Amino acid sequence: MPFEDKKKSRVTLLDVARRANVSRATASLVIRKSPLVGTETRARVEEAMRELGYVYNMGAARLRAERSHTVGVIVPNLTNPFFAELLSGIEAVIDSAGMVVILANSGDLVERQDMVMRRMREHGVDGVIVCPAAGTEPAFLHQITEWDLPLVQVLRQISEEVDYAGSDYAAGMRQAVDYLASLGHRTIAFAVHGPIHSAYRERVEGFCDAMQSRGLDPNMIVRLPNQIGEIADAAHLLFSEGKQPTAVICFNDVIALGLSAGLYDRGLKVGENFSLIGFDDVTDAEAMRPRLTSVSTAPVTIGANAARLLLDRLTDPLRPARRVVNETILHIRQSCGPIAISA
Amino acid sequence: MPFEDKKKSRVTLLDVARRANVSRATASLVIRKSPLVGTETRARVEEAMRELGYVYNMGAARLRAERSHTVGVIVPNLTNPFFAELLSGIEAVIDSAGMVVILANSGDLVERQDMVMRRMREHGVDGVIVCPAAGTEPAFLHQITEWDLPLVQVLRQISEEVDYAGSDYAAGMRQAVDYLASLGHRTIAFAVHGPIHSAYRERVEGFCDAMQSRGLDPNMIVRLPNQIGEIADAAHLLFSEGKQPTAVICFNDVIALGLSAGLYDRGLKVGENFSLIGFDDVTDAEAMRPRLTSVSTAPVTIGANAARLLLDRLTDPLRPARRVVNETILHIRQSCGPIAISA
DNA sequence: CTTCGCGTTTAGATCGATCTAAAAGCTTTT
DNA sequence: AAAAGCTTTTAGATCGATCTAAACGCGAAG
Repeated sequence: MPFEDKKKSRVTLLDVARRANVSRATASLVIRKSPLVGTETRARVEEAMRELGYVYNMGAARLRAERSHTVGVIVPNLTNPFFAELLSGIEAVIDSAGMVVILANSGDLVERQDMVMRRMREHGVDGVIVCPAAGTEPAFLHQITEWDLPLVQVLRQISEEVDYAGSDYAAGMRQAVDYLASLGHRTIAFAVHGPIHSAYRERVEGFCDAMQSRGLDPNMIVRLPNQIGEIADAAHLLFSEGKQPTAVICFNDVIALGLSAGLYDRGLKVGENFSLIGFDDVTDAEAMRPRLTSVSTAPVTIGANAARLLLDRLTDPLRPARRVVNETILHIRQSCGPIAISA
Repeated sequence: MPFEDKKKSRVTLLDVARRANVSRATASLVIRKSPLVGTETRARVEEAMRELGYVYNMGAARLRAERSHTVGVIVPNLTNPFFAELLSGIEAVIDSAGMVVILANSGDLVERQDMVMRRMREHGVDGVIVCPAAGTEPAFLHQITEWDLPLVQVLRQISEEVDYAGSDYAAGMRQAVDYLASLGHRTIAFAVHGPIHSAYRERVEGFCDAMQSRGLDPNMIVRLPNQIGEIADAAHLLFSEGKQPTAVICFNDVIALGLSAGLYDRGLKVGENFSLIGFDDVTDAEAMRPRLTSVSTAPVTIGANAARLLLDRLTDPLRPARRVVNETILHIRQSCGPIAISA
């Protein structure tokens, strides 16, 4: 560390300029790596910056240049590992573009979502990636674009006119149904929970379509508690009203984990006399016993896609809205088996 | 939405002032809720703000006022649900203080940590909460405080002279060892993985101390792979070199989940003829079968504590460093049992 | 009538960068 | 030698708020 003036206030571009015997303007060109400035001068300025321990003041720059190098990210729930992975994918891409992520949690509540969106505007983010809270109106998103704030919706699609990154949930459901059908299952339940939003509806519709196109009854949709600890004890709901499913597809891996436990408690052997398919394929799937067969939606990839969509839109705000929907992959492990002959 | 000038550039405080027939200065006092301004005037200004759809420009304010209402958070790994919960606790407290979180991922690499810390400084954060990457030198943290940047270390303690929020890992280990000992276990392994840092050392030392103070051999420390999928297949390492532990304490719940599967694969019945204790007590613990007994470190609480420490320091930068160490709780479920008589 | 005090309002400088348009150097033409 | 054409550098205005110190209006005190 070379000698610095600690007691004095922060060192500014003007200080650097003086030390290097150039003007403020020239120094500014150097930091921004403009090709205009001469090689020798550039070296002198960079040397001065190092000597003085200069740090760029983004805030001042943003005021003039109208770019904050900042991206807002709004998610409905941070504690869910799925969103954590999503966030990780977003952060990686945004970071490598030299920008930073401003994070906010909407708690899946539209009022809080309004709040944090206002805050993001005040902080002057260059754009926003939002997983819209359940119940979000298209008007909310249109409002944002009318503010000229670049926007990407992720995971949940509210408006056709706004960029979207997600996964092909319906196709994923079809993969799950097809796989179970190929094993001989004909009575298949669908276990759901959580708030109702587009991703929810896509999965439900995907399930129903896939079942119907095979002539199977799509009406065994069972709603389970949201709390992970309560799911296991609700496993009996699968068999209420005299239904006898031989397999269940889960809305996500959290449910699959809970039901796996609940079915075990009831003496059923998952993968032998009962089949279970998860959705999302989070890291735990591999560590469960039996290993969970799950439809992989690759949250990190979705996050990265969303971030790239936003970066593209930043460079061209007028480009028409795009959808980036990545393919799901059925990851077959051990939690499904052929239908038991006896049943 | 009242009539706005969409095509024109953003509406500024001066516009508001003009509309309300006051000066820029008065309008400024109104937004900042100063008691100086008259009731009637305040109402008129607020009305004008509403009519024009004014949004506060934090960037401009920060430049003058030297406060950005922004807090940097640096974590080593976002995909780990433990850090996601930690982040959630931080975000909630920071948000309710009217500030926002700027997020960065160090990937547990000191070079990247340097990078992102620089970026945070450039963005003018008011303070930083950092879970230091493995191998972080105390000098790194001291450097930050010399920059007059309020700082809190979370989960991992590098320097005594900097605020710290964490959990009493050593006490947690003692709880685990005591519990197993009370069930009659005498040969207890400790399964670890991951990078070496203060939290790692605290747990190892806590384990060794607790074992020794009961006259038990503390040398059965077994290192497992970092990848969750590989942990199960490494369960045999517990029994290498002819050792015959009857119980294992895990460094975290990720290992516990993996080992639970691996032990199952080897035909051992966890909770009956083998005992398993996790550490952290993440949400999955409840959903495992058998339900995982785990030492709860309450990541959300730690995060909230860290955020509060930072807010306190923001208001009083000279206050001496504090440590907020929250108590662990042994959450007893089903994965431990009395030592098998036959053994 | 002037002075003082008090609550309210304001003009003008300021924060630290960027941007524009023009100037200063330098070489090459005419 | 002057003009033209480069490349490189610069002065000064500017972004939108905050801060300081002074002014203003008005009733009470001297």
